[in-house]
Amino acid sequence: MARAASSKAPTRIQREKTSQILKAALEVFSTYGFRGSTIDQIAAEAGLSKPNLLYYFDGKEAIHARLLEDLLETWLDPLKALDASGEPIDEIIAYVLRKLEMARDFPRESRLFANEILQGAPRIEAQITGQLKSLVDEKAAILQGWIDGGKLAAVDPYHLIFSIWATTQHYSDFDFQVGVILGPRDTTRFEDATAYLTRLFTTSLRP
Amino acid sequence: MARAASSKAPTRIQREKTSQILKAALEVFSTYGFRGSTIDQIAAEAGLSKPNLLYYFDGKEAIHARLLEDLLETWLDPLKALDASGEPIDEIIAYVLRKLEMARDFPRESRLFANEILQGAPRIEAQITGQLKSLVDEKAAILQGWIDGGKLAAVDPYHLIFSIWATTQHYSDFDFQVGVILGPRDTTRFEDATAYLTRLFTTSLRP
DNA sequence: CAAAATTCTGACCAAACGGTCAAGGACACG
DNA sequence: CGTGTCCTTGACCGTTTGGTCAGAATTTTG
Repeated sequence: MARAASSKAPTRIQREKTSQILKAALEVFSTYGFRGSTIDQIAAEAGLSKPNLLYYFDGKEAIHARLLEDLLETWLDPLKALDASGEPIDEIIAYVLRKLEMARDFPRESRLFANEILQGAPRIEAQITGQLKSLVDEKAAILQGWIDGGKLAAVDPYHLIFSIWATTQHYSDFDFQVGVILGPRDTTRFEDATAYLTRLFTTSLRP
Repeated sequence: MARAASSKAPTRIQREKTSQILKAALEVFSTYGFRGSTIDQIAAEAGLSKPNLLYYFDGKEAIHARLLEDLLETWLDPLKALDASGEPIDEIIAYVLRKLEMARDFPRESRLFANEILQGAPRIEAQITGQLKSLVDEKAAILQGWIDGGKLAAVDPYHLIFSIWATTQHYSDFDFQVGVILGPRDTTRFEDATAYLTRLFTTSLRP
């Protein structure tokens, strides 16, 4: 175990350095993937020597695991906010916009996630089958309730959720491709996406 | 240069072995990404020794480059088939369905692509900025023509294309997540996706 | 301010990796 | 069926990578 990870309260230096390391690791892992990243790279990015970094974390896997752990909360929040007592289509559009904001403001987090899922989620499987699945099932039931009440078009709730994830995360995960294809138009990427996706889901979800 | 890559016509063994290697490499690269894959892994998957594999290809990069080259054609075909003289919404839906079929039938190819773009397309940049961008610009102009002619709702053509890519490729790129969340329902994944996406785009694109 | 605890570093190690090479074995063809 | 070409392999090499360790430097604390 990393020597600094004792049961005692963390010191000032421990707090500062672990946060520096996690920030650097997010940058590196999200860009190069787990196997494509090296401890030296992360240490350099964090402005530390490799042994110094390993004083705070048990190893490469431990840093990565910690990042994914911290990330999941942030990641699930927008969906958690979907409220059964709200106006169905407004609630869904609000969810789409929250996800789109996350794609804009936390692209590294999105890519870290994408990298992991793409390769079969070898280091995050438990969290997918656990928390994520439960939450999705819960919210899909709300959507189904709205459909049954005639307040929402009869679409498959799961595929609706997939399409929201896919269309919003596309702007962070495939950032490079989007940038190349939009070219000079790219200055209004997120405004245009907001307008397009709002229309896409509004029109198709009206009962 | 790989000794086998002479200017002469390839022998029977050369044809067989290179195809074996490419098949194995696609499997490995699409699962673990470029840096996450090793030559030994690919050689084992292909049933060859490492030096034997390197007799046919100049190295890891060369195999990967060859795969991406071969892939691009397949990848662009569905969009190429979008026909300016067809019925707008029918043409678009047909494109969506072709892309969905590709997600079902060539998930490895899709993931190979996704892995590459996700990490900033370090080994495929030229092809994105070249062929892909040209084709998209060309087809976006067709979509814009349809919009100007009042045959299609006034949506941003580029973002429409992004949403088609995102929603269809989601089923191959995020296969693991989709499988976990659908659970036992997963037996009808592609039928359900077909119905959902057909509705999504049909309703939102009507003028 | 001195002892104790914490933080940091250079030197080092074993394993994994991409790649080479000389030489032996298999194959095609006259 | 022999000879020249093509194919295959075990042994090997330099580099990169994840990780360790003893001890030096620094910070905290009584």
